[in-house]
Amino acid sequence: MLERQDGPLIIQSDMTVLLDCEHPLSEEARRMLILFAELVKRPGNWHTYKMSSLSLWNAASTGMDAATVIESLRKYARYGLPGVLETNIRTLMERYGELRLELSRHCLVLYGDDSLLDEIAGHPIILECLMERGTGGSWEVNPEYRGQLKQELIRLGFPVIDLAGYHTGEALSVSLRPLTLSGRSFELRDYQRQAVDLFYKEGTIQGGSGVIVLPCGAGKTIVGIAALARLNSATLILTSNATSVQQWKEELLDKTTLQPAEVGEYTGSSKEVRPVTIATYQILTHRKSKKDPFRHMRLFSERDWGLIIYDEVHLLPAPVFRMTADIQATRRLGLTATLVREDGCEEDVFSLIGPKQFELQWKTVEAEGHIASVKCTEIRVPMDQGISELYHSAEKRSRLRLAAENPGKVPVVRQLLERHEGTPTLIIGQYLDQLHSIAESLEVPVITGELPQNERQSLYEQFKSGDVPVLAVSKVANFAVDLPDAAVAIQISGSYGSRQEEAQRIGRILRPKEGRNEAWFYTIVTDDTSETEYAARRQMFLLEQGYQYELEKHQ
DNA sequence: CACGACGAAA
DNA sequence: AGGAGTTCGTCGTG
Repeated sequence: MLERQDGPLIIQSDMTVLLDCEHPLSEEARRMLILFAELVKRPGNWHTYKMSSLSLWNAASTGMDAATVIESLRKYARYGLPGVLETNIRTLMERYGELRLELSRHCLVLYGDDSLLDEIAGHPIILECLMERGTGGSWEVNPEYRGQLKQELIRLGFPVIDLAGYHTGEALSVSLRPLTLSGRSFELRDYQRQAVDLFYKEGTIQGGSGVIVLPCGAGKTIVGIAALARLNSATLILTSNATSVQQWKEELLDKTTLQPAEVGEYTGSSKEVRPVTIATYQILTHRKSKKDPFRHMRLFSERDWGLIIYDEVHLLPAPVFRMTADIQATRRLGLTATLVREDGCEEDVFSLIGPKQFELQWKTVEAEGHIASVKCTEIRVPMDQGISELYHSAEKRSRLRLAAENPGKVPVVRQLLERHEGTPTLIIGQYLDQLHSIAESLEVPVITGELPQNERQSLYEQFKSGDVPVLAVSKVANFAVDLPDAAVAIQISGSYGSRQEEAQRIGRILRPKEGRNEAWFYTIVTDDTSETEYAARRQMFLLEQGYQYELEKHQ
């Protein structure tokens, strides 16, 4: 069974794959692996990837088949492939496509082998969505349950390809401007055009719903705008916060022929419903108290939308999924920098928004120079003498906080500031006490939630102009779209193991730089404490994207 | 009416 | 599990 002795991958029958990072072919193997597997652990130089049904189906949806997966694994395997695993991959991947939803004489019909239809109909919850059984492997579906059916089937392990099509929606004439309002020439980048092409091909039934994955700074908004301009229909754009609503609006007016009167903001302060309407997830899910109805969900039916754009689809809240299940005949475009959610609703994204249509690796965009090249370093510092005793006698819960707020981090930050003097730098932390004390000893201004908007704005300005070279920021930095770009980020603490947060924070320094296009990300953690474990989890997403963290130990 | 402050929600 | 932040709607004030 030993076919080859020198590959970087050890492939195990439980669908996990170990990648030897020391191996000369490890980078090549990693690039192949992430097309259909996810990074789950990274102890030292062995990274553990796992293939799941969802990661395999997402691969299948972008056109990959089981034979290709198996072939690529075999190519890099150290000890060959366990037979069970091959069968597993085949079985799972072949499921993608076994069930199809199609429109047949104005009826929604589920097609599949009769035996398979028998099997799924054994589940009462599925049976509820079905109507009349047809002949030759077909079963009529209650169109109201198009979403629920897909959602439940994927939970049972059966992905459905939805070819039932979409309604066109209210027509709206829009096109992209070759010259923006601000006078710059504007053209889609190749990958942006490619993404839109995959999302919507005129005259075909395929596409029209799905997710496009692009790194921060790679122009997700532009892809959304281009999709809108391609479809030429009324569009609802849902996004994560108020600043982002404004940004979408500015971009739409700047880069398309849409007039101000055609673009509406639906937020707390204004409730405009226009041919293109931009709303926050928050307003959709707002209610006075639990048990009250969601009063703003009717926005979904307020107009005949031909397209709904879900910006930052990894943040989409559960009630919006429920609503989305009911509008499966409307085209849906999800945009995100990561398919990873911290709440495990990836399956719902797949079944209700749609499968992944396009993904661009961060490293690829970096190689093309559209984002800065980031050097990541994890710095381990020992526990400060003063609090060491406190730490050891503390409850498990407060330990993490003590480790995170370790005063021993301060001199390290000071060193880093000296090393990068003259480069715009952000110090990012999770605890207000820690931020205030560190900012005080380094004589650096701090931005937290309690600082009024206008004062934030003025600090942003000074930071942008270079008058203030270093800024300490709290969680406000995670979503503040208007925070200027920096070249160095120093993370002194973060929230538990949030992979998303780490990605967001690195996103802060990704904008292309003059000259060598370099940026630096430092994360400072206290050695020999649980903080190192959380740090490891946080780094997972970026490791998956091909970033490497250098480890630096301080005594 | 425009605003700022406040509590609730997720 | 927990800390920080945002947003919405309401209510009071000028």
